[in-house]
Amino acid sequence: MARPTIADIARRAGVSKGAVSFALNGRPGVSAATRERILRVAEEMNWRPHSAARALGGARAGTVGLVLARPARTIGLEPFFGQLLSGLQAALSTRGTALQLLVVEDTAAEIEVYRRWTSEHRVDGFVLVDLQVRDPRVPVLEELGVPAMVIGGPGRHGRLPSVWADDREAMLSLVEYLAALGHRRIAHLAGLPAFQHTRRRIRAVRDGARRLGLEAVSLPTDFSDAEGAAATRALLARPRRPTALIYDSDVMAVAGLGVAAEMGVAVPGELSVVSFEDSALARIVHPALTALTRDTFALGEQVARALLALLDDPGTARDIKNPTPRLTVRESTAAPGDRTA
Amino acid sequence: MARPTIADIARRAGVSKGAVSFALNGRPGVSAATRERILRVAEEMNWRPHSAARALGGARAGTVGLVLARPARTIGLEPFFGQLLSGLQAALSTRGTALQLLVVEDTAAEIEVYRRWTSEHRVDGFVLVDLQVRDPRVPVLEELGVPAMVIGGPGRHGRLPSVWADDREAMLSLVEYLAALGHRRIAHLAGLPAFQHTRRRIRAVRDGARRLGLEAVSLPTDFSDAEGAAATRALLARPRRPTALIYDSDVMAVAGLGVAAEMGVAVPGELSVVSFEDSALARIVHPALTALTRDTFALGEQVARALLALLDDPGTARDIKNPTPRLTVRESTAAPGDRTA
DNA sequence: CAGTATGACTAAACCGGTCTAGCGAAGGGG
DNA sequence: CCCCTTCGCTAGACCGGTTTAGTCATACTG
Repeated sequence: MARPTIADIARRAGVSKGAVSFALNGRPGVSAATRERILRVAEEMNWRPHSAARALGGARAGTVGLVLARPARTIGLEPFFGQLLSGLQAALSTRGTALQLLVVEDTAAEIEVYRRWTSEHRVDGFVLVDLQVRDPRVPVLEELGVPAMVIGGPGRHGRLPSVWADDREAMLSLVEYLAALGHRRIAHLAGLPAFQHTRRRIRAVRDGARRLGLEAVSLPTDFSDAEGAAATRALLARPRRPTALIYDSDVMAVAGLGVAAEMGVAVPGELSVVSFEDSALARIVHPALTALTRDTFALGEQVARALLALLDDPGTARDIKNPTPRLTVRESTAAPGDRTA
Repeated sequence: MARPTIADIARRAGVSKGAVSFALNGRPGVSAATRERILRVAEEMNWRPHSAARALGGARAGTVGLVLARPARTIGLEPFFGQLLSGLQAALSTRGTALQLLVVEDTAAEIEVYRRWTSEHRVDGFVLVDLQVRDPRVPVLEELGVPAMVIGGPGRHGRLPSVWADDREAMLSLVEYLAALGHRRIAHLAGLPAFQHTRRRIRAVRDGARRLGLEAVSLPTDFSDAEGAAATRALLARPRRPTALIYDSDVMAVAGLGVAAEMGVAVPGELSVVSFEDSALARIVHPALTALTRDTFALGEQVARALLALLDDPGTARDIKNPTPRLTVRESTAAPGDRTA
C-alpha cells in the first residue's frame, strides 16, 4: 500500500476516522485500550501524517519562518547564523516543527515575505533578527497578528516578545578589561547604526570610557570586511593612534588584523584587538582573537522554545534574558607597548 | 474580509469555483473575457493561494528540501553554503517554490528526514550535497522515487541527475601553476576521504605531480581547522618540508596560515599557500590567499532550475556540467625561496 | 437540417486530516 | 428507580484548493 491514511487505519482497527485522529494526537475521546490498538496499527502500517492535510482545516502549518535580509551575493552565512539555525532546529524538531529559511535582498522584500507566508498559511510564526532602530517589520507583524519572537532587545519591539542578551553589560566588561590592561586610547569599530544593538554598544563604550577616564571613539561601518579594513587603516594612520581596537564582528576583526600586519603594526605588541563576536574564525587566525563568547546554539534553542510556547498560548508573551557573553582571552590582547608580546 | 478564498472570488465574479481555479492557473476552460474578469476580482480582493490546500489534492507541495549532515555546532563557517543557498532560493522563488533547509547530525538522520518529508508530502524534491563514495542516500532516494538533483560528480550517483564541476581539471591547473612557479615539493591537505570529490582531487594531485615530475603527498583530514592546523604543523616540521601547500578548504588554509606564522615560516617567501575554495575569508586574511574561484551562487541557480525542470517532467534527468573553477592569484603564492616576497 | 463536435461553464467529488454534534451505554446522585 | 452526567465512539461537515463528469449553447459537418 502506498501511503496509508487515517481512513485505512480506521478500517483496519475497526473504528472511525475520528477515533483514529483522537488516538494519534493523544487527546481524550478514546479508551486506553482502543488508543493502544490504534497506535499499534498505525505503527504497523508505517503511517505518517500528511503535513498539508493537517495544515488545512485551520490547524498548524507545522513550520516557522526565519527571513534574513542581506544582499544575496555577499558573504555567506555568518557563523552566528549557522549556530542560531542549528539551535532553532534542534528545539523545533522535538515538536515536529520545521524551519523555513529565506534570504532576501532587503527589508522591503522581507516584509513582503511575512505578508505572503502569513496569508498562504505557510508558517505558524516568525523569528525576527537584526532589530533596527525604528524597525518597520514590527508594526507589520503586529498588524498581521502572527506570533513572532524577536532576537535582540531589550525594548523597542512593540508588543512582540524577545530573547535578549545584555550587550551593554558585555561591552562594559570589554572596556574594563582593556582599561585594566593599561589601555588609555581605544577605538570601537561598530556595525550599522541602523541596528539597535549597534547603538547600544556605542553608548556602552562611551559610558564605560567616561567612567574609567579613557579616550574612546566609535566608528560606524556596514559590517563588511571592506569597511572594517578601511576604518582600521584610517585609525592606525592617525598620529596618536589607539592602542586597542574593539570590533563588532569577527569578520571585521580579522580584516583589521590583516591591515595591522600590512602596516607593520604588531598585534598584540603595539595594538590589542578584540572581537565582540566569537567563532571558529576568531580561533583560527593568527594571532587568535580575544573575543566575547556566547552560546549561540543555546540562544537558538531558547528562542525556538519560547516561540513554540507562544504558538500554544498566545497570551504568554514575555521577554527572556539570555546569559551575558563572557570574555575569552586569546593571543590578540596585551598591555599597551608590551614589546615582549 | 480575512483571507479571501476562491469561493469568495467565484461569488463576486458570478462564476463557479472551478472556473476560478481554471482562470487563476492559466488553463483552458474559460473564455478570455471571463478569465480577465476573474483575475481582476482576485487582484482586487488580494487573493493568495493557501499553500496547504494546494498541496492537498495530490498537487505540488511547493517546496524542495536541502538536508545537511554535519555536527550542529560547526556549520556556518563555510561561505559555500550561504552562497549556494542564495542561488537556490533566487531561482526557486521565480516559480513560487520555497526551500526547506535542515541541519542534522549524521547521514543516518539525513536519510530519515528524506523518508519522513517524502511520506509527509512536505517537499516535491531534494538537493543532495557532499556526495560520498558509496553514498547510502542515493539508493534511498531512488527507492522513494522522489525527484532529486545531486551536486557533485561526475558519475557514481545512480540514476539521479547531477550538476558537477570538473574538480580534476581544476586541481590539475593548481598543480601546474605551482610547478610553473618552480615548486618541486608540494603537499595537499585534503578533506574527508569519504567524499567523492576528495578522492578525485587526491588522484588529480598524484597524476599532475607524476606528469610534471614533482614530489607530492596528500593528507586526508576531517575538514576542520583543528586537523588542518595539525597536519600543517606536521608537514612543516619535516626535514625536507614542502614549499607549497594546497588546502581543500578556505578554513583549513587560514588555519594553516596561522601555523606557518606561529612557526616563523614566511608566506609566501618560504611557503606558498593555495586554497581550493575561494571566499571572503580567503580575501580578508593576511596575506590574502590565492584560491580557486567559482560562482557558487550561479551553481545554486543552475541546480534549482534543473530541479524545477525535473519536477515538471521527471523524464528529463540529465547531468549538467558547471564551469571549471578559475585560479585567482593573490598574495600567498610566489616562487619557492623568493625572499623578496 | 439533423447529427455531432467544440467551447464555456457548473456541480460535486476529492485530497487527508480536524473537529463538532450526537448517540447509546454505563455510572452516580438524589 | 429514574434522571442526569460522563465516557467512548461514530457520522459527517469542513478546510481551500484541484479535477472530473456533465450540461448547455453554439458552431461545424455532410
